[in-house]
Amino acid sequence: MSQITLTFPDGNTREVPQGITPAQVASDISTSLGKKAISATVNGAHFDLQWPIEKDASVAIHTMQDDEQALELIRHDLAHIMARAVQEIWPEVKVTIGPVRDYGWFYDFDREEPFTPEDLGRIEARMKEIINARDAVRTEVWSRDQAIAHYEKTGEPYKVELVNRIPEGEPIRMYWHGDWQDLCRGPHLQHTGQVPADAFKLTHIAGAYWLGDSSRPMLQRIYGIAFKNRNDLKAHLNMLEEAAKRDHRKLGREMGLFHMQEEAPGQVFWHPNGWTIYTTLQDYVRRKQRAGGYNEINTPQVVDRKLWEASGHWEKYQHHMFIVEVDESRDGEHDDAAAKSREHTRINALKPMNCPCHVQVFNQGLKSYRDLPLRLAEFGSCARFEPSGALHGIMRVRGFTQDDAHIFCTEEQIQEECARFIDFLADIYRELGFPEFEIRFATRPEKRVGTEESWDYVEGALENAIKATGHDYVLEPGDGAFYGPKLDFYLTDAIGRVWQCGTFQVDPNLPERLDAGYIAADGERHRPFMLHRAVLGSFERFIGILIENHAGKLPLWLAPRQVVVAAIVSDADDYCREVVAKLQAAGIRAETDLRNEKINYKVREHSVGKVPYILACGMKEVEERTVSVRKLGEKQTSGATLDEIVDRLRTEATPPDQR
RNA sequence: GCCGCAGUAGCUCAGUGGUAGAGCGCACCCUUGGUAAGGGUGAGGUCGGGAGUUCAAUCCUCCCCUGCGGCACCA
Repeated sequence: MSQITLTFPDGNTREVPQGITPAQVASDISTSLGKKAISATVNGAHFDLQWPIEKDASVAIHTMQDDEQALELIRHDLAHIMARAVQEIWPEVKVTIGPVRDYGWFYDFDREEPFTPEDLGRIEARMKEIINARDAVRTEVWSRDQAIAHYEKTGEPYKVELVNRIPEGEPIRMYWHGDWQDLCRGPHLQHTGQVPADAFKLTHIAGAYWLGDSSRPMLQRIYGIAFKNRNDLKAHLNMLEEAAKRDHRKLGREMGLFHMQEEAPGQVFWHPNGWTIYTTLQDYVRRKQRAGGYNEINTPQVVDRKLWEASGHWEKYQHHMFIVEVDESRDGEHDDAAAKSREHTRINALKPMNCPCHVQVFNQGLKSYRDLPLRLAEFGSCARFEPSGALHGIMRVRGFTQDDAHIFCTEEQIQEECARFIDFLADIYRELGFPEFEIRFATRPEKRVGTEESWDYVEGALENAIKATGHDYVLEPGDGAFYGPKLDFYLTDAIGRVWQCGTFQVDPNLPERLDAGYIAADGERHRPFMLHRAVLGSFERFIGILIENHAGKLPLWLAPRQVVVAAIVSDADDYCREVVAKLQAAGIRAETDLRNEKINYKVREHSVGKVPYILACGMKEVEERTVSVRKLGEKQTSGATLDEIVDRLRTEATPPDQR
C-alpha cells in the first residue's frame, strides 16, 4: 500500500498509509485526541472519522471544542435520530430528507395521519432513549443499484428518488444508527451518545412540498433546534421569546397603530398613531427625494386592461391583479344586472406596479435628450392579489404604497444614476438607523431578452457603479429579471435579521413595449432606458421593520406620541395644559394625562405604550415651573425647567435630515 | 394556493349537548396619590359565517371566511 502525506494546521506533516481514516490519525497523535475527536476537515471538506483519506491532504481533527463542526454534527445526527424515533413509533412512515438549518434541523416525513403537538413530546422521549443507548454509527459506500434495490425492498420511494438524483461519481453513503439505516452524505458522530440529550427541542410541525416543488406531494416537516449544552438552548429559547415581544402585530395593537379585519384581508386600517409614523416617514422621504433630483408625480389606481396588455402585465401578472369590471351603460343609474351587456363592460385592473403609468407621464409631450435623466417619483398605492398564505401582518399585504421612482435615461447615464442611487439609499438607511446593508447583484438569467453586448454593457455599468461607491456586493448569477440585471439591498436589523428593501433594476423592455422615446442630439428618436428603484420598498412593510427593529421604542422624531405630561395631583392640571401648549407650539406631539389615577399607574401605562418621554408635574413643579422628566426605558428621573425641556425635545425630535 | 392548528367581551384566555366565565381595559363613584397597576360598583358577547345532526348546538359533522406556523409564491 502506498504512503500519503498529511499536513496539519501547525505545519507538521506525517507519512501515513493510503486509506487511513481520520479516527486512526487522531489516535496516532494521542490517545486522548483519539477519544475526543468528532470529525475532521480534509482538504477543506468536513470529513467523517470513518472515511478513508486517499491522497495527500491537509487535515485538521475536530473535537467538541470546535463549535461550527460540533453543532453541525449534533444537529445532523439529531435529524437522523428523530427520523429513527419516528419510524420506531410509526413504522409505516416514509422518510425523506433532513438537513441542518438555522439553529437546528428539520426532517420531512410522508405519513397519512397528521403529527400533533403531543406527538412531539413522544418523539422527543424516544430520541432521548436512542441517545442514551449510545448506538454506534457505521457507514458504508454502496453502489447505486444496491441502494435502489434496498430502498425498493424496504418501501422507501423517496429514498429511491434521492439515490437516482445523486450525480454520477459521487459516493452513495449509507449510515446506520444501531439497526436503523438512512441514506446520508454525512459526516456523522461516532455513536448516538455523543449528542447532548438535554440541549435540543422539537419546535413545530408544518407542511412542506417534496423537493420544494408545489406540484409534488405535501409532506410533514418537523423542526427542531439543538445546541451543545442546556444553557445555550435556554438562551436561544429566551431570544425567541424576545423576538416574539417585538412582533409588529402585537406592538401595533398595543401602541394603537393600526388594525386589520377580515373584510379587507391584507390591507391596513391605519389609526391616528400609526398614520403619524407613516406620514412622518413619508414627509422625510419626500424631502430626501426632492433634494435627490426627483420629480414627484401621482398616477391613477384603476387602469384599463389595454395598458396592462401593452405593458405585458396582463399576460404575465394577471393572477396577481385585482380585476375591476364596470358596466358603463349603467351611467350612474341602478340597473338590473341582466342589463349588463358585454360590449358595455369595461375591464380595469388596480395597478400592481407604477411603472406603466410612469411611462405614460414620460410619453406626454416630446422629450429631448436634454430632459434626461428624468427621475419620476411616486408614493404609488398598489394592489396585488397576494396568495392567502403569503399574507403576514403589515409586512406582506395586498394593498401597499411604494416609495417608487423610475429614472428615464440613456445607456451611458446608467452607471452614474446607479452610483447616485446607492449613495442616496445608503444615506437614508443610515439616517433611519440601519448603517449595515448588503448589495446583491443579480445578473443575466438563462431566459432573457436583449443582445449579449447590451447585457455586457449594462452589467458592467452596475458593477462599476457599486465599485465607485465603495461598497462590497454579493454576486447572484442568473437571478436578474428577463429584461435586465438588478441590485437588491438587504438591511440588517437590531437582532440580526436581514430584510430586502431597496432595489435597482435596469429595464430596456418596458420603454420598448410602451413606445417611449426621446429626441437625441442627432435629431433621431431613441429609446430611453428605464431604471426601476425603491429604497424602503413599501411603507407598510418598512414600518413593520422599524417597529420590530426598535421593539416599538421608535426614535423620538418617528414616535407617534412623543410626550405625555402627567399630573401628579389635580391641582397641577392647569400647569400641565400650559406645558403641553408650549411643547405643541414647538412642534412636538404632546398630550396631557389628567386622569384621576396615581402617577404610578400613568407611568406604567405610558411606558407600556412606548411613549418616549413622560413629564410628571406635581405641586413642586408648579411652584418651580419645572418638569420631572422620565425617559422611556430609564428608571431614573431628572428635573428640567420648562425652557430646557422644550429646547431639548425640539432638538431630539428633529428629523435626521434637518439636523 | 398547499399542509396543519386556531377563531368565545376591546385585549389575553377559561368553559359546557340545556343560549357563558375570569383578568386586564372601559364607564361611574370614592380616593389627590411623587415615577411600572389604590379601592368599589357597573356596562359589555346571535361564542367567525352558513348548512346539517338533535327535543335542544357556542360545544358534534360538513362547507366557507379570516388568522397563526411552515411550504410554495414575491414577473
